[in-house]
Amino acid sequence: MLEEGYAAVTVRRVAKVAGVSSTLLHYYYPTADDLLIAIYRHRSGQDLVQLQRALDAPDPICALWAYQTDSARTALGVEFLALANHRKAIRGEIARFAEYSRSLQTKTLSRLLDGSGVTAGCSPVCLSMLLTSVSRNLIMESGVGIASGHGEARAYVESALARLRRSWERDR
Amino acid sequence: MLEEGYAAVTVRRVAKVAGVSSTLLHYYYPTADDLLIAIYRHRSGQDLVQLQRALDAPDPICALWAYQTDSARTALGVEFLALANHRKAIRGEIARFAEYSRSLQTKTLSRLLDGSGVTAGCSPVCLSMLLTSVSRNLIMESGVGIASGHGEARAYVESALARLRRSWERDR
DNA sequence: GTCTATATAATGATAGAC
DNA sequence: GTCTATCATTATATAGAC
Repeated sequence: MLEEGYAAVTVRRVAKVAGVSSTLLHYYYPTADDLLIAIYRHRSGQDLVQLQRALDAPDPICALWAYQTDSARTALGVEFLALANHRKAIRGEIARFAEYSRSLQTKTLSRLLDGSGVTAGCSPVCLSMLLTSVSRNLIMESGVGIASGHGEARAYVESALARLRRSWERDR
Repeated sequence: MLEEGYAAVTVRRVAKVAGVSSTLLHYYYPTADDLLIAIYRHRSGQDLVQLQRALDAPDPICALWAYQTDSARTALGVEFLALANHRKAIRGEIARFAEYSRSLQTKTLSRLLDGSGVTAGCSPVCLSMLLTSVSRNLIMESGVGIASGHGEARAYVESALARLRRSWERDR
């Protein structure tokens, strides 16, 4: 999926990589959508573990940004988002996880920011949305060789997050 | 492409919609990639006209944001970006236009911001990159029914742009 | 459970008539 | 230029042997 896109992930090819016949996959996952949903559930379960670990880290803001800028994970996330955009059957699954992930991030950011005089300039859910936007676009564009503005955007986000972290540490 | 994704755009289906045989398309565009590149060039040419119009508007900042949040155009742009990510043959074409679009935006933003005491908090190319990121993620997520944080992010960006516009108008 | 064989449909691309 | 007919490949999915 990472190398050739979601459309290249077919029952036959997954079966071949797994070393089984395609009919066996159909036995466990009747349709191709069922297989893709199973793959997504497996991935998102792993992602959730890593996200929670980041949010529980001593420096959650920095850890969250590191989580979001992991290129393999984010590229896969974008791929599934594109898939969900055109496959109604798995849309709900992707939307549900994305909303849950955002709510987890929002909860932690709220705890960090609301408890003191720290202000991020925007609400916690807004901050989560903005960080996701920038990391996704960095990964999408990098994939095709677009680079202008990337260093600047990365530096801007990181300095804003550092400022946020400092004021949070000063306040507690 | 908008409704079913780039993978659903085949030579045969384009021919059917156009009311010609698929071999005629192969006559003009030998390979499927050639056809997709031609489609992209047609689209990006139109986009460029509209982008330039926005940058020449009385209020370029507001017009640029309107251009970027046009959902049909941005959704198509994301689709081509995903396509380019997995089709080496058309990658260069997409990257070239994206870089050019960003440079045009950067030039206009520089003119607005550098000429006076106005500071956006980040460099012009950074601002262009951030706006693109947010608008793309708004459109991608909306497509699958994700909405949390959208209202907040939109309001945040728009108030930041309004602040920028006011200080720019005050300075000139 | 796991396989081979197969039905059906769609793909990119080409040959060759006109 | 534009078409019909076709090749080779791949896709999802099912039937049925073991």
